[in-house]
Amino acid sequence: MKLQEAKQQFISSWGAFGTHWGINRTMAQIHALLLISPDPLTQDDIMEDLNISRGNTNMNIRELINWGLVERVILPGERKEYFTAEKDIWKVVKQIVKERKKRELEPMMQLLDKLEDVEGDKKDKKVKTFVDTVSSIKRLGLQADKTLDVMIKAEENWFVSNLMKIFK
Amino acid sequence: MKLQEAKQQFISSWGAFGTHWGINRTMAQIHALLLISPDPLTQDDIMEDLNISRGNTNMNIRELINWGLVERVILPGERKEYFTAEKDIWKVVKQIVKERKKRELEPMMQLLDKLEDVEGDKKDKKVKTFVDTVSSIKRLGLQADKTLDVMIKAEENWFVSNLMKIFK
DNA sequence: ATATATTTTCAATATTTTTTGAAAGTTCGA
DNA sequence: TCGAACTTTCAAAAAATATTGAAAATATAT
Repeated sequence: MKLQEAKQQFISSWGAFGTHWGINRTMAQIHALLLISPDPLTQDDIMEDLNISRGNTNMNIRELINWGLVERVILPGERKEYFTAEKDIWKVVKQIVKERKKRELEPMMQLLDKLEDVEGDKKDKKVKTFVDTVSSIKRLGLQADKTLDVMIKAEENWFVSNLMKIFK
Repeated sequence: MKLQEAKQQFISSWGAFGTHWGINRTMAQIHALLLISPDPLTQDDIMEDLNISRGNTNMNIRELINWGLVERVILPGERKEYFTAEKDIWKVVKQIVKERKKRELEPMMQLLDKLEDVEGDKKDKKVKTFVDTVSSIKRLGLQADKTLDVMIKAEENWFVSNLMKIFK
């Protein structure tokens, strides 16, 4: 397979992949493009390569920057802004985990706290099932939270060598 | 907070949560409703409770069954079908992980295998960056795959007590 | 067998999400 | 300070996704 074709496939399937994870197609595609670009790219480069509008490009680059996955680069003597993606995939994964934890897991845990002390007779089957469900989700959520914290701090090597040994 | 209100909040935020994970709102809501229902429910119960159409209810229950999260229950002497969700959250999580691994991770790995041996001069910076990116994603993917396999087999207790100790 | 209850399908519709592109805003060199 | 280069915004349009509801299919009781 030629590089050009491989590149297309990579970008397109990374985009499709993203949509299964609540990330929009374009954002994932821009990320993919930057991941495989040896040098920083401008908005115009990205627009042209992915065939998308200026506005769309701009918004999604901005969003990638918010996620901490892309950085603005100023090249000396150049007027345009350049963009580059973190290439270390382990760092990328950790960054995504960190953001999603903050954006999704933590608010969910706060809600569960409130829901756990619903009024009503604990002998009422409906109340009991509700509280049990909420509590067990909370319990698992807390574990996940702690596990992810450790993961976020870990080095890839640590993850690979130690965790893999433990996991038989 | 009264049960009724807590229930609404739980269902609605479980639905919103789902949309961040590529699951449609209704499917997640039906799942939430069944999770907190002590007894199995019929399609009509679900339609009424969530205020959604018959067709929508039917399709999403079907999808939940495909995901292995909901089961059809036949109550003796009853004409209608009843539905119930697995209540053990750890089992639920494992089931979701198992399905997503099969549906998303595995096809992605297959693609990366193909893309990794792109033609071209490895000294070409573009080719090199592409191959390096693909390879490192593949490497991490393989680790994730193995880790998830172990997790799928694990008991919650095992997960909690052992993993937590290791993770300091 | 027939009538009735129940489930399933799917074209049409509604809703949500994404994308566009032109105008407004900003930056920077001369 | 001006004007060109570049970036950002956002209302409108397009595209993607979800939902409805009525008709068709299926199952069950009599």
